[in-house]
This record gives sequence, structure tokens and C-alpha cells, in this order.
Amino acid sequence: MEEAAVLLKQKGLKVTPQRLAILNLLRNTKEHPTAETIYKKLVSDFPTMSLATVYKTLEVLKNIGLIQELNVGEGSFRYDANTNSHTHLVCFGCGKVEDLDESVLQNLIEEAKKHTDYKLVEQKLYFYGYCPACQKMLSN
Amino acid sequence: MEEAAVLLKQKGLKVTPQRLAILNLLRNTKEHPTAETIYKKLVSDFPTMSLATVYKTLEVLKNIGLIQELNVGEGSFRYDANTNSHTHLVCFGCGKVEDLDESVLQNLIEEAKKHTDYKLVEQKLYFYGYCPACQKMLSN
DNA sequence: TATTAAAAGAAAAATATTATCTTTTATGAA
DNA sequence: TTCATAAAAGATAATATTTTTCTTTTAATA
Ligand SMILES: [Mn+2]
Ligand SMILES: [Mn+2]
Ligand SMILES: [Zn+2]
Ligand SMILES: [Zn+2]
Repeated sequence: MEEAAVLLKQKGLKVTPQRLAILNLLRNTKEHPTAETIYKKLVSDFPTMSLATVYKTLEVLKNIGLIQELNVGEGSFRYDANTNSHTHLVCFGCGKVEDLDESVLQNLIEEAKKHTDYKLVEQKLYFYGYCPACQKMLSN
Repeated sequence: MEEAAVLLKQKGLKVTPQRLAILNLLRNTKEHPTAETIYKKLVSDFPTMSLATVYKTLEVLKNIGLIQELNVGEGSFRYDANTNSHTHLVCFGCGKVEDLDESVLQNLIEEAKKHTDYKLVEQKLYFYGYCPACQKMLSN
């Protein structure tokens, strides 16, 4: 049995095809999809899938630490199976959201601690700009 | 005439009591209020104020660069009359949002540029944790 | 003061998300 | 393997935030 199934069981939660499908979809994409996008991608394989189930499942997966929720400032949340605190790039041109796969963040939290008396737990860093493709379009 | 009024005129926009009131409220608070909160604070002074006007005004003020919109991951946006790209602290305990008034961000964008081929325009950095008051409550 | 385009206000609509209710199913026991 | 049952899925309604539409009011200019 895979580790996600084990974790669900440990928490007293049922292992369902929908939960595994949503998790696997997130684990196999780099596009940080929204609940709506996830639903649309799964409904062909799971014709009875409902949007409510997607939302409820995302909540569950988030709560047990298998995924994280992103908020880049759109109307809706995006989801990411990479639960590490990592930096995202958001393209103003096409709207895509990508990882910045370098540890720009590495010592940022340590640096921030010097400047506040908050007990810091985590941080979110989003960069906004234009991806290479959109830069080309703009220059034409 | 104050500078905000001048700017509105320059853009061909009318200078209205509602617009000035919303801007002044934002300029005189440190709490990064939501549209709803702004509305509630103003409705006593402006009994005819409507929530739609608050939303439309925030959109206008944002578009002309007098305020910025924050999204710390709640259901709704917050607003800030400080339009500099600065870092925010969000308390998991009481939910308040404060500025981190140190330039933790200073060279962050320069550092990030080394690691991406995006054309970077801006960034958002939010730290999450517990404010001093909430730390005390937790330790009891 | 009169004209008028823009803004305000009121209310409806649109979205995203959450809650409720019924049906189905994963799970563990017999 | 069934069977019982609590949990999850699915359908739908409700909620909350934001946007849109429409009418009335007002800021700006002549
Ligand atoms: Mn990511
Ligand atoms: Mn601020
Ligand atoms: Zn792009
Ligand atoms: Zn606090």
C-alpha cells in the first residue's frame, strides 16, 4: 500500500479512489491547478466526481499535510503537492504559476527573525512578472 | 488641493468625499482592513455609503497606484495605502496583519533574478506565525 | 445656475466555497 | 464472503465575497 494510503488510515480516514486520484493528479502536474481545474481533469475518468468532493478532498489532503494551498492573488486557491515552503513565479501575461526551484528563500526566515518579535512559522513568497514566452509576445 | 485629488483629476476621475474618505482611512490605519471593514468604519460618518462604492473605489485607487491589494490567504482581500513592496506578518492566533518594517526584501529580487528567466516585476512576501500577545496566550 | 458625464447607491448577479442531505462505499467484524 | 456501519461521495442549497446593472445623485465645467 502506498504511503498516502497508509497516512489516511493512520488518521482514521478512508482510502478512496477520488482521494488518491486527486492526490496523484497533483503529484503529476507542475501547473498548480485550482479545484475547478482538478475537477475538469478528473471528471472524464470519474464521471460521478463532484466539485464538492474535490473541495472536501483538498481540505482533507491539506489537513494531513499531503498538499499545500497557494494563493497568488486570484479569486481562487491553487494546490500543490510539494508541501515544502518554496517560491512561486506568477506570469502576468499568461497567468501560469511555476516553481522557482532555487533556494532563494534559504536564509530568509532566519534574516526575518532578526527584525520581528513574532514567532515565525512559515512564509509565502510570490514573484510576479513575465515568463519567457510572454516576454516575446510583448516585444512584437 | 491635496496630492491625491490632483492625481484623480489628472486621470480624469472625479474627486468625491467617498474616495477621499476611503483613502484617508487607509492612510491612517496600520491594520490592513478588508472592504467590509472599511465599509463598517465609514458608514457612521457616511450613512449613505454602500459596499459597492467601497469596492469600486478600492479598484480605482488601486489602478491609479494610491493603494495596494494584499492577499494573505483569507477569503477576502486586504488593502494598504503603503504601495511599496513590503513584507507582511500574519498572526495565526489573532489574524492581524502587520508590516515587517525592515528591508528583509532588499536584495531578494536581485537574488531571485539569478535563478529565473522570468522578467520580474514585483514580489509578495508574507510571513506567518504568532504575535507576541498570542505567544503569551498559547503558553498559558 | 444649468448641463452632463461620472460616481454613488441599491439591488441583482456571478463566483468560489461551504454546508446539508441522501446515497453509496470502504472497512472491519462476524 | 457477507453484513453492518460510519464515513465519504454526490447532488443541491446556502453562504460569502465581489462584480454588474440600473437608477439617482453629484462634481466639474461652462
Ligand atoms: Mn509549487
Ligand atoms: Mn503593509
Ligand atoms: Zn506567461
Ligand atoms: Zn496575534
